[in-house]
Amino acid sequence: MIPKKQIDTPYHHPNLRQALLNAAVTLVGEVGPRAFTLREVARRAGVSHNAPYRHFTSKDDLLTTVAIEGFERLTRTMLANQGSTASPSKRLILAGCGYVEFALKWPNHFAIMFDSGAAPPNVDCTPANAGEEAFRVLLDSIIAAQQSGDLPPGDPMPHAFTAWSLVHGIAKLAIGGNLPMDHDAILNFTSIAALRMLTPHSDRAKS
Amino acid sequence: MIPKKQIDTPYHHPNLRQALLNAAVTLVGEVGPRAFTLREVARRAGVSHNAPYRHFTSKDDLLTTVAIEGFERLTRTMLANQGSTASPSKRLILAGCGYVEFALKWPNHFAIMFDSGAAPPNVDCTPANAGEEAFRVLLDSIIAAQQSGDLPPGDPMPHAFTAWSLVHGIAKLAIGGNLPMDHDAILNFTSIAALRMLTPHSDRAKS
DNA sequence: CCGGCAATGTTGACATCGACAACATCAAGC
DNA sequence: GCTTGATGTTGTCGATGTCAACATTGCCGG
Repeated sequence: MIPKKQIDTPYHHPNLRQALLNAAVTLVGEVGPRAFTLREVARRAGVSHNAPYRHFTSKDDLLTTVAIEGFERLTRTMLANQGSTASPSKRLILAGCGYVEFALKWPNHFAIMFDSGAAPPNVDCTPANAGEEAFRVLLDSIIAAQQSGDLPPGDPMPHAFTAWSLVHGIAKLAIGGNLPMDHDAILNFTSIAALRMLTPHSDRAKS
Repeated sequence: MIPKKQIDTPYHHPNLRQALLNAAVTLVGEVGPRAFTLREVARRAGVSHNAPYRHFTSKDDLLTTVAIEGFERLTRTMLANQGSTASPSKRLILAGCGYVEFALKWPNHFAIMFDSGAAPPNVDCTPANAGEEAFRVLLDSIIAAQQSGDLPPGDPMPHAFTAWSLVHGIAKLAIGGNLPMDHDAILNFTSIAALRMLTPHSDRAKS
């Protein structure tokens, strides 16, 4: 007699950690951070409710890892949105729009990344490091814009923080339904607002 | 024999609803939205774990009420920050700084208001209405700035959304520890960024 | 070839939580 | 003075996060 045990569910999962992460990302996207449940993740991965503890020290640990993956996706989205555009100021705007677009596309994931269901309070933790990578996309664009003369020279950090604050605020408010526009209008609004930020005290050509 | 029942805890609490609200606000401030517990609120109010259900339909209902109270406090903070300042542009900046100051002072309360532990998804729900009052402080300042010539005429809403996004982004990032400045520097940064936003395409006096 | 060992997965249990139901207590009005 | 509805309590249930104890497996040295 062939053993009754299901042949497709070996006792040791080939790559449980990754399967749990995938399930967690999907679940977060479906039900949001609040309804996110460690046991449901295990269920979806087809393992017992305690198996995740062999790969993550706690629920928060899993969520932190999910957040890190989110930052990587965010970085890729911004870079992809920039494409091969040459103009530094356009690149900055495109990065900002990519930021907002990512937030609108995966609002729950975005929430975990920032309104940290679980992020540690210290600044120099791992997810923050992953976030620095995304921040650097903005910062590099700003530096390039300064070198090209699109932005006045000087410390780029204030510009970067301003730009980040603006797109982050737009993203959060839009997700919360506080900006009464549709998806496209929000992206349009983002680029206009970012463009305004680019040309503050600089020379105005006409009028 | 005198009954053992404590004389200072009458069966019917004089104003349980308010007591629960106060306890909830305090608890949220102490432990944050995630660790917030309906039973702990009841404990602090000195009632059984089910008493809150006579005044709030659910945990989310209580949190929503807490959020509404937060919006009222936010509105008062912004107005108080404006004081009796006359200059419309200064009033706008002061309102924005008040917004950020409130967020920095009660980050957990702020989180419940926006990253709604509980807020309904629809836009026209009660906490959003309470939020409109706060939004109107910004909007009124912008309209006044337009009338005084500090801001170009036209639809004030885009200006209002931009200003809101900026201060909201600053607030959220600052709370998350993503802006490497102290409290005062953040407020300073806020007013500078808001001032930049005020003078976009308008006349530049020198250079 | 095999025997043990560390890694990985499972079952069981516990405290806590949100919510529901049934019961207790009180106040107000006929 | 009794009833009735509002308000507070106790009891309970299912679900959850986490710990402990146990089971299974792949691997490595003999």
